Amino acid sequence: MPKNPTSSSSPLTRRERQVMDILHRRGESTVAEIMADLPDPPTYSAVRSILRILGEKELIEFKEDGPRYVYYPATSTGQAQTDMLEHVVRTYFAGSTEQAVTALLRLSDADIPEKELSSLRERIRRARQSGR
Amino acid sequence: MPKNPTSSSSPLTRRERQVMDILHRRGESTVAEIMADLPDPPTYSAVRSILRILGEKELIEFKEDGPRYVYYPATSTGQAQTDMLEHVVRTYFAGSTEQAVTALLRLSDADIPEKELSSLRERIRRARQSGR
DNA sequence: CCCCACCTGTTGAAAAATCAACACAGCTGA
DNA sequence: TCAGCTGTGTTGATTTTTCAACAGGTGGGG
Repeated sequence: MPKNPTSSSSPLTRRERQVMDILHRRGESTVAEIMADLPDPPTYSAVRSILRILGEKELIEFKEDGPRYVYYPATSTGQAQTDMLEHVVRTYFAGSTEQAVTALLRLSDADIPEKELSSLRERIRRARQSGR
Repeated sequence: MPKNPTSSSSPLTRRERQVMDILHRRGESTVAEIMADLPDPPTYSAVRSILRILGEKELIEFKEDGPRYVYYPATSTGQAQTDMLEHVVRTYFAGSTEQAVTALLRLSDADIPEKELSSLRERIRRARQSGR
């Protein structure tokens, strides 16, 4: 493998990121669907320009669905999830997975007993020490 | 409140996002530190241009530290964490917090007993139903 | 004291991203 | 059939972003 498409060496531009987000969220989309989901939607041609560039960067692929193209991310969803979570943990949670889990649980409004929570945190902490 | 600075109405450009990530990761930084952390670092002047724009968008603030400025995000860390997690869950996990938590735990290599895991998932699911 | 090193403020140029126009192909229904 | 709709391929203009140069201010060390 000559190069890593999801590497940080080539960060996405504003529009490129918006389109990738749409594709990840929807799984796959036609040009018209992407256009409809974009904020301040540009013309059909403009959207296709961005898709062409994303294709050249090998971040997306497409298949033919009857008369039109259907686009989807080139990387597996699982890989994208992992990459994104790692980035978020490192950037917003000082690398602490336990803090991220805690925030996520609070976000979900789930009512987790403090006892269970601390047990969880403890296990994460231990994993970090041994593994890594 | 006339407008929301972190709203999706004004998505960040490539460099702007890189700088914001650095500030969130470091908490606060001088221009020199930011420059050192940027990939393909541009000149000192260029970095300050970006900082000026981020300031105009009210996404960052700065304080004087002796002879120089120290920049930091205008929004609280907690708010930024929440915003980011919500975005990630919606975009990469189809809105499912439980899936996100599961992926995060797997990422941490923590060894959670299946029993405890399912109990966790159940509680999140229940919270989603009732609350929201 | 005065020079040097380091910082900020401002402006405009260079590069990149974003966008739209146009040309052409295939399909569909009157 | 063939006109119209919908799609893609390609190219070049416009806008935005990114960058660097220059001017000026301040503080510390010789």
